[in-house]
Amino acid sequence: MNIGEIARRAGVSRSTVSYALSGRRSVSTATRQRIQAVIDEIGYRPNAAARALKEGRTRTLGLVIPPASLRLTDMQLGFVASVVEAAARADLDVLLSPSGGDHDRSFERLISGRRADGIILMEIRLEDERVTRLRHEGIPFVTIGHTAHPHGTCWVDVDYAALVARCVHHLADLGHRSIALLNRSAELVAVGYGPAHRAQAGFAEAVLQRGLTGIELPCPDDAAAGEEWIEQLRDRHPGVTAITTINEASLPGLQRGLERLGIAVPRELSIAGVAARHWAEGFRPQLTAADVPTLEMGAHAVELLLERIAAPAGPPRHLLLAPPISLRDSTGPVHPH
Amino acid sequence: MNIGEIARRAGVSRSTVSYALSGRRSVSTATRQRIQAVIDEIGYRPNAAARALKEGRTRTLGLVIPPASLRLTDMQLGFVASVVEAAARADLDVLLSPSGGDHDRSFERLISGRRADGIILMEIRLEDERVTRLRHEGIPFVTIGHTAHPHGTCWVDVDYAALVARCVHHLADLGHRSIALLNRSAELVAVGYGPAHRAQAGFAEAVLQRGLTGIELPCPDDAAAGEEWIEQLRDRHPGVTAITTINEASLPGLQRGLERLGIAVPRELSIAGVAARHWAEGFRPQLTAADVPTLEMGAHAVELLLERIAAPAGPPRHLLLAPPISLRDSTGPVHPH
DNA sequence: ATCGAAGTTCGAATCGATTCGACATCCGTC
DNA sequence: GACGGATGTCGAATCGATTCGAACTTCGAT
Repeated sequence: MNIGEIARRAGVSRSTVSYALSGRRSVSTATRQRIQAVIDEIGYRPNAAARALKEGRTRTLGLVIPPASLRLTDMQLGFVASVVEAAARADLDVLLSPSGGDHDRSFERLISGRRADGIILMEIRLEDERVTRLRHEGIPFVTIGHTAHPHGTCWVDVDYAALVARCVHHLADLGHRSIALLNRSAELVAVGYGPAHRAQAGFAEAVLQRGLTGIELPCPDDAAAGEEWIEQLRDRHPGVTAITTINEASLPGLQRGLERLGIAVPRELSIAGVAARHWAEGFRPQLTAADVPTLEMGAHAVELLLERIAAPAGPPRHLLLAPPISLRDSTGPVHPH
Repeated sequence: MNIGEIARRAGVSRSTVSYALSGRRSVSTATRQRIQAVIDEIGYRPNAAARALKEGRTRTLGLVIPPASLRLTDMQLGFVASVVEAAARADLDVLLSPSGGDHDRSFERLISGRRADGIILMEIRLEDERVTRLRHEGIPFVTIGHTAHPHGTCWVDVDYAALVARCVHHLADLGHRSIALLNRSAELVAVGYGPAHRAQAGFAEAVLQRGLTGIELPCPDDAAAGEEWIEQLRDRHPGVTAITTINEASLPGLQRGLERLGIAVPRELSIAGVAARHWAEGFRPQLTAADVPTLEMGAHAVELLLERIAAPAGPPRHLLLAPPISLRDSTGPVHPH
């Protein structure tokens, strides 16, 4: 069903149908009603491709996700869901591109095929070729996470450095003098993954400020690794009385390990972390943590992107979120042995 | 950069550029190379909208996911990721539509705006208006999960009835006489969610066949609920010696509950379920379970859909997967008290 | 030398929408 | 009753690709 068919049945020209629908020129009430009746009867909707071709915009956002081979984390999933929902609220569709790097075919299609009006990138590295590429290409984009050179781009991110530092201060206030950071995996650190780096930095600085002993130990993003991690910590650094973590996926394993080793939380070991509320509340005892507002972040990313599409030349906006730490049951004063 | 610009720079007509790219007519080697050189230089790619308009196909698949308000399960996420990846392998893009029902605006756009060549539906109910709609609209589609009237449509599904039955038989073989089914939530059962219903059916039948006592208890899809569930089971049905489950999300809570109540697995209670390998192996002790092949299912769905797009009138194909049960450590012979 | 087939290229039509300029109609005003 | 300004409608151009028919070249066979 195309616009010509509607026009024919309503006995008007195609342009009149178009104007009746868009309201960009006045159409008499009688004509408009006749057209609407025909449309309702046969269920017409403008062809998206034709409209995109003429208007030069697709009413579609591109969302670049990590390839499926790397199991998506819970947080990444949250971003996808919230971006899609926020876009739907603005009557925009979302096109997914599972791309690791710059030369992925699907990424290329998205960019050079002009399939999206704007793009949201996830899993940003400190040096990210995709960012460079998009910038050069002149396509509006927003990143969830930010690179080492954040000023020229729009992004939304969690302030891992500040949050980890706050955790350290909180623990130090409770009297802990020797604290470990349960970081994301060593691979992620190696490839320059922002959150892992910034957690490291925030940790190091806070530990220095307070004159504490700080141990940073990376850990792969899964439960089994979390279980090993706590064993190793106990063996190699028995003096540690508190840990801070940004590694959600390791939490179930961490919990199992603690139970198996008979380490009481928070009596023998305090834990303060950064995690989605869902993870923090699922931990036993419930985790004192800064709640990462996953759903809001996706919505913010869409919001910034829409602004950027409307005004591509405007100054880039950033959002660095540092949600407050929710005190739950996993932190307490040091307990002498 | 459009095809006209390429043609101008290469000194040929637009049609020649098109033929050089598609290979649908022969183009002399000299000309082809000249065109290719220009394309490489300025990085041209055909405009997706223009191509879609002319060809009548978008090279895009639509994937309808549950709205973000309902937190997506791990398995659903797996489907999304695998569908996107399988589509990318076939050089197709995926458009996401977060739609609960038939009248969602985003669903409407997908259908009547002709934004996708074919559609994959997730979270199918026994009676699903979206299926009816798509069928009526004549758009190729495949469902992950199937309705109560499965013969006319293409789908991929896990044979929950058979798998739960197998679990029951396995447990019966080990001597268990009183078995509980830890089903998905009561709400899902109420809205006619297929897996929950079919698990129920398979359970009931197997229990009947073996002359066992069977108790079906639904449980919300989260950890906290799993913990409550096992408490209630112990209180109300103390004679149960084995459980079978299809509720992955409740597993962490189930485990905590078992530990807290001091119930030893498999000595006092055997567990056999249906779960992604990732969940089964994350359980302690590792779970005897039929491993749901999430990643393959997405790939199969794309495969069926591509077939359907190529031959819309062909007979609908179905895939009912019943992966073998992996024996791990959570099942054992009944142990007399 | 001529013919036909194969190879190569071009121009024009087409897909389905939006939008501009032009024209027709209607109304109130002087 | 002529004029100007809304108001309503239409035809044609346009977006960027693909594809059909036609024309032109080349070359081997007769």
